[in-house]
Amino acid sequence: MNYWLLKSEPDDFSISDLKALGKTGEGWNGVRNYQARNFMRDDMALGDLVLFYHSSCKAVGVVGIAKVVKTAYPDPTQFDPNSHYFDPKASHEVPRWFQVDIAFERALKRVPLAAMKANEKLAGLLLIKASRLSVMPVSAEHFAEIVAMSEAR
DNA sequence: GCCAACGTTGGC
DNA sequence: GCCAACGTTGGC
Repeated sequence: MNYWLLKSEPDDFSISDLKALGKTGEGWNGVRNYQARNFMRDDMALGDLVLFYHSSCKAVGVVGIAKVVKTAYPDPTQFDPNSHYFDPKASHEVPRWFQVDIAFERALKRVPLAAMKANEKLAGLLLIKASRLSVMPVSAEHFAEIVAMSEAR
């Protein structure tokens, strides 16, 4: 079992939106960063747990837990000329971008970014170290610590 | 809305 | 293959 953190702008797609989709979940399309893609394509497995993070908003932080319900497959938006995520260099034969499906697992009391930054047990967390990455692995220890922080709030 | 950080692109 | 220019992310 691996643990992950995914960022989403709540104005665009929030934890409530994910909850509303139920067990089917959502295809995590639109990732256009190679490091993030590689994590999804090569390392994400069925049942992996995901910290759901709200970025670029007033209340940034971890707000829930999701689960990987489908492993990597080509992101269809790369083939759609009308999509914001269209990539003319991608083809069906050689897709460039991949996505997984995730589904709502449970909500958490929000753990703010500032609290995570202040927690020395979370030193080395990629969210802090590699702040521009939108899909990243989280160690089991860090995952448990963030959930504990939520429950202590 | 500003700006720092940093990934990507393209000329050479 | 280097690196400057550029575009994007994302916190504040």
